[in-house]
Amino acid sequence: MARLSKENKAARPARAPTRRVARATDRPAPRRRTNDAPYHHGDLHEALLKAAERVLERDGLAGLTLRAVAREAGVSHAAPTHHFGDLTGLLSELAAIGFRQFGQAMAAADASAATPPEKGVASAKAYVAYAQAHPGMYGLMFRSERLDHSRPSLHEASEASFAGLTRGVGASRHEQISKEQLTLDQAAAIASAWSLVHGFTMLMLDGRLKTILDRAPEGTSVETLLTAMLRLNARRQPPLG
Amino acid sequence: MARLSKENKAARPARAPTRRVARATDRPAPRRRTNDAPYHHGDLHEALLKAAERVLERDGLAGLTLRAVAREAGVSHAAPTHHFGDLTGLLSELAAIGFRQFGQAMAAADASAATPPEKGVASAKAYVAYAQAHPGMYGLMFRSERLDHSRPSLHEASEASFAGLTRGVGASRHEQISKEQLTLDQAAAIASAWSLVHGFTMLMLDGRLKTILDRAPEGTSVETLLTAMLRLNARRQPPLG
DNA sequence: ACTGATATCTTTACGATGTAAAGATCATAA
DNA sequence: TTATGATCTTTACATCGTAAAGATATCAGT
Repeated sequence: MARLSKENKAARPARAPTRRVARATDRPAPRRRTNDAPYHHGDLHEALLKAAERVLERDGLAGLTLRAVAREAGVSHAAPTHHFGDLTGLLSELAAIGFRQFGQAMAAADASAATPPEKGVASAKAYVAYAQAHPGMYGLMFRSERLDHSRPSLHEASEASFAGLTRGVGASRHEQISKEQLTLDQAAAIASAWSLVHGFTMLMLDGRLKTILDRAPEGTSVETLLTAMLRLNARRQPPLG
Repeated sequence: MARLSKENKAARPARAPTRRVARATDRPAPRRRTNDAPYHHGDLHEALLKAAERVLERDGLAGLTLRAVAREAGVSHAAPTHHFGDLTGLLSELAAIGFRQFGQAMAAADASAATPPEKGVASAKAYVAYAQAHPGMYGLMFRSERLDHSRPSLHEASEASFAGLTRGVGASRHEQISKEQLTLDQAAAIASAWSLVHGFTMLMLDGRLKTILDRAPEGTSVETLLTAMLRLNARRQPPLG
């Protein structure tokens, strides 16, 4: 947990030795002037989130620290505090962004297929594909122990992506699923679909599937295995739940 | 990540001010004298693992630090280094213990039922129950990013518990599953069973199932949901895979 | 336009962590 | 008995999150 080249001093421009001189010049001019947006220098709030996403993709979940994000954004290590409170705040906002991306990917997959059975398979594949393309983000969303799900933005984004799941399961069961109340069977179907894809994804990201793939027929990839698994489940009843 | 009462100074006897005086007296006498076992003062190796398990159960995965374990064992914070190399080493050895406990629980569940269908259900319930009873340990085994699966003890224990899974899946498919080579269908069945229970377990431990349970009929518990889910999957084909 | 209030950002500081390195101690073997 | 080497402790350092105080720039009110 400490092997990343001495605080990355090189990343910052090494402010001139005479501190506090002509600072307003090298700062990017304020961009927006609306009322609700943060004022002062541009909007650091957005800049920090963008920086955090870069750090997450580059260094993984372990490298996603408050100070690393501050360095990436070119501000002092304590700057994020004022915008997000603490690490939990920053991670939660970033995870909310992830859930929105994720929800869009799932919606696109759903729209790409015509009938319920294919919709389910397409959604499941898109689910795994998202995690494969953004392992750090998926880990943040589902593995991190420092998320505050009571934060409005995170709660809302997470609920929205969950709503997509229930809609998909409802479609493949050919029934309307109420947003408020579920039958035990519906709840079980949702839990089943979610558990299956989430479990597969986690095992994949943790490298646990290698144990299976190594023993499978020559050339079996994660995608092959997933397809076979979905086919196996589809043979019985609505796919993906 | 820093709110645990100032290094727990009270936990240690506060060595007398005159250092290095009469130390041999307050040390427990050496216990074992065999050749292979660590000599010197008793076996700290075992003591540290026991301490680590206590810390894990008491303070969770986040509280399981090298220094906390050393404090719990009553030794200096650097003592574990010599026995486990680094944090990864200690965590990996502890995870190996977890996998062995876990494997035993699964085996017991398998033995408790008579025919394949019930064996599968019993094993799945035991799987979730183990994680529920030892959330810290399950998190260490499947969520920690600091495990070295190439360590012999961990690799062996983890493979053994995986072998139990393949055996169970083989039994419910009424076929012998080779340890070396799997058909794609067999691999898919194993992945399906594992993904389902692992995914359910992770969602449960992360509190994500609440989203479902809140909308399920009054009084639906995790166990109820799990049972319904297994029943749903059993209705189709061999249960649990 | 000027000035005070306030939000934003930086500095400094502290306790925690993992890990390396050097010093102390003690059982074993020669 | 003594030297060797494994075991354990001390000390040190870079990193982390977070709190608090100082600096700075924007905005509001006159």
